[in-house]
Amino acid sequence: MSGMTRDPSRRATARDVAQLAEVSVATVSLIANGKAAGRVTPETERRVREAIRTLDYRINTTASALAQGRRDTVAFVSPDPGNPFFSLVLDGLASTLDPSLSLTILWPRSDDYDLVTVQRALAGDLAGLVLASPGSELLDTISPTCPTILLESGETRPGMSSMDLDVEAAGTGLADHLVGLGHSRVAYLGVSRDKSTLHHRRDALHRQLQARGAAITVPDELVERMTTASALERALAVLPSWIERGVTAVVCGDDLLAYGVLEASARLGISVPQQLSVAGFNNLPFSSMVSPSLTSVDLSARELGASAARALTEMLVGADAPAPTTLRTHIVARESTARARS
Amino acid sequence: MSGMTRDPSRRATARDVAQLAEVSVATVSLIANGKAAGRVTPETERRVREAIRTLDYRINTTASALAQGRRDTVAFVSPDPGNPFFSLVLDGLASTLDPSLSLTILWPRSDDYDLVTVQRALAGDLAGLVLASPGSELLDTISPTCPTILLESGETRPGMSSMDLDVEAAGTGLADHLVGLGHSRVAYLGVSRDKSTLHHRRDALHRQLQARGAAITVPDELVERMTTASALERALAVLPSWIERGVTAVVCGDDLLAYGVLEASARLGISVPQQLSVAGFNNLPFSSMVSPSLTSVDLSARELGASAARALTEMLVGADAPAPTTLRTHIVARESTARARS
DNA sequence: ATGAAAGCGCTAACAG
DNA sequence: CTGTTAGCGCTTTCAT
Repeated sequence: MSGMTRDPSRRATARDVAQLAEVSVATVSLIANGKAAGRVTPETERRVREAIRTLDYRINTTASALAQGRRDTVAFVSPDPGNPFFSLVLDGLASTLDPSLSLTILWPRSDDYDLVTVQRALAGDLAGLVLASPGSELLDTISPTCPTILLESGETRPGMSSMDLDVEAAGTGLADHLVGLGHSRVAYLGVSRDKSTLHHRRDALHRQLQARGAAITVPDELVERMTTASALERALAVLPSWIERGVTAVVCGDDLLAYGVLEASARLGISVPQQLSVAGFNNLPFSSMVSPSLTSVDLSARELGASAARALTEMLVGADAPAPTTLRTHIVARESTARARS
Repeated sequence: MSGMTRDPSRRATARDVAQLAEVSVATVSLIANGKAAGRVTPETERRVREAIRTLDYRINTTASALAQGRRDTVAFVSPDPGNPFFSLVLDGLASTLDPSLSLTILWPRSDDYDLVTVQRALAGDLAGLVLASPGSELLDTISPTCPTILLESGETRPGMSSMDLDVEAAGTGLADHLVGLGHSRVAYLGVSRDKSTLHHRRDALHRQLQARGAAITVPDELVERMTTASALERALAVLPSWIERGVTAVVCGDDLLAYGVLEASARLGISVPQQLSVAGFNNLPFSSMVSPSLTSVDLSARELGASAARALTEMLVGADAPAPTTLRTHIVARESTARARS
C-alpha cells in the first residue's frame, strides 16, 4: 500500500471512508445520512457501508452542523437544578423534546441565577434556550439570540415566549381547601429570593383567602435558601408565636419548605393536622409519603417542562413554526389527597 | 455606502466585523479570543472592539470547535435522571466540571437505560462521557469513543475509568448499626433491574450481617420500578408475613423505597422504629425529614459526581493528563442521625 | 502589526 | 448514478 498519510489513532473521516470504498466523499455523505434512496447503486452502497463499519466511521456532528448552518442544542438554565421542582421540569422537558435536539444544562456557578451563566448561554450558538424562574433584573439585562422560553418568570417580555403555571387557580384551590376546613388565620413561609413567581403564589393565595373572609394574618417569613433545613430552623423559631397569634394553617412557597415546617411541628409537639394545617406548593412525587397530612398544590412541574419542549420543538423543527409569541399554559391546581382535619 | 450584501437578520460573523472595522478576519479572531496581547495596535483593537459591540458579534462555537478540532461537550446518561440520587450525582458533576466544558444530559427515551441513547452518545463527538449505573449487558455492547467514566457500574472495563461507592463500607456501617440495636432477622426490598451495583449493596449488607450473627432471613422482594409508590404497594403486601417470620428490620436498596415502607408501616399500624426498623441507602437531602426514625446510609452521590468531574477535567483540560486508567473513590458510608430504637 | 490563504469535516448544488 | 466544487465561520501558520 502507499504510505499512510493519516494518523491511525484519529477518528475516521468521510474522506478515509471514501478512499477505502473508492468513492467520493459526497457519496459517503449521502449514505451516512440515509439519503441514498435510489441515488446510489446497491453495490456501491454495500462497499461504503462496509468501509464505514471497518473504519468505525461516524459523522462529525460539529462539521455537519457547520456545513448545514444548523443548530441542534437547546439549553436549560435554572437557579437551582438540584431542586426537585426543577428536576421535574427538566424531566418533562428532556423527555418531550424532539430527539433531533439535544439538551444541555447550564449549571449556575454561584448560588442563585447568575448572569454569567446566562451570558454564556447566549454567547454559545444555541438553537433554543429555556430559562426557568429568571428574576426581573436578569431579564432586564439580556436580549435573546435564539428562541427563548421563560418558565415561571411571572411576566412577559417582548421577543421571548413565556409559560407560567396558573398560580391564580392554585391560590383559589388552596384557599377553598383551607377555608373549607374552617381556617381563617394563615401564615406564609417563603424564600427571600426576588422571584416574581414566588410572590405571585403568595399574593394569589392571599387574594383568594380574603375573598373568603380569611387572610394571612402574620408577617411573611422568608428564608434565604430553598431548603428543608432552613425552613425547619425558621419554623422552630416562629411557630410558637404564630400559634399564639391564632394561626391555624401555614402555607409554604414550596413543599421542600413544608417538610421543614412539619418536622418543626413534630419537635415542638404541635400536632398536624389537628392543631395546625401545613400546606405547600409543588406536590413533589414523594410529598404524600413525607406526610399524608401535608396538603400540597400540584403545580405540574413536569407538564410545564413538557409544554416548553413542545413549543420549542414546534419552533425549531416543526413544519408550521408559529411566531414566537407569548403562550401561556393553564394548568389546574388541585389539592393533594391529604386527609384534612375533621 | 455600497449595497449591503448580507442579510441583516443573520448573526454577525467575523467577516462582518472585519469589514466594518476595516481589518482582516485574522485580526478579529485574535481580539475576540483575547490573544491580541502586544500583537495588535491599541487603535486597531479599539476599532475592532467597537465593531464587535455594534454588530453584537459572538464567536460561532461550532466553527471555532471545528477549526480547532476541539470538543468541549461532556455527556451524562443515567437510567433515571429524575431520581433524586442521579440529580445529586449530576449536581456534583455539573458544579465541579471545568467551566470550559459543557455538560449535556441524554435522557433515555424508554424506561430504563436504553442502548439507543448510549449509541447516540457514542455517535456524537463528545469530549467525555459519564455513564451512571450502566448494566453489564449494556457495557458488553459498547466500545468507548472518548474518555468514559463508569459510575456505580460495580465492575471495571478496559478502556474506561470507573468509580464506585464504597459499598462494602456501607454494608459494614449498616450491619453494625442494626446488629448493635439487637436485630438479627432482616428483610430486603430492592429493585429488579439488573444493576450489579444494587446487588452489591444487598450482598455487602448480607455478608456483614452474617459476620455478626445476623442475616437476611426472608427472600428478597424486588419491585419493578424505583419509586416510593411501588415500594408502598409491595410493602403493604409483604410486611405482615415478614413480621410473622420474626423480621425486625427492613433494609431498602434506596431511600425512595424506604419511604414507601414507612408509609406502609403506618397504614398497617406497625410502629417504626419500636416494632420495626426501616433503613435505606442514599440518604437523600430530605430523608431525615421524611421520618426522623429512618436510618439511611449516605452514599455521597454528590461527591461521586464531583469525582467524575475532577477526573474528566484532568483528562480533558488538565496539564498533566493521566492515562485513562481505572480509578476508584472510597467514600465512607455513615449512618444518618436517625434516632435508633432504644 | 496585519493580512492572505489553507484547511477543519461535512453538505449541497451542479455537472457529467 | 457519481464526482467535482464551493462553501459553512473560524483558527493558524506564514508572508509582508
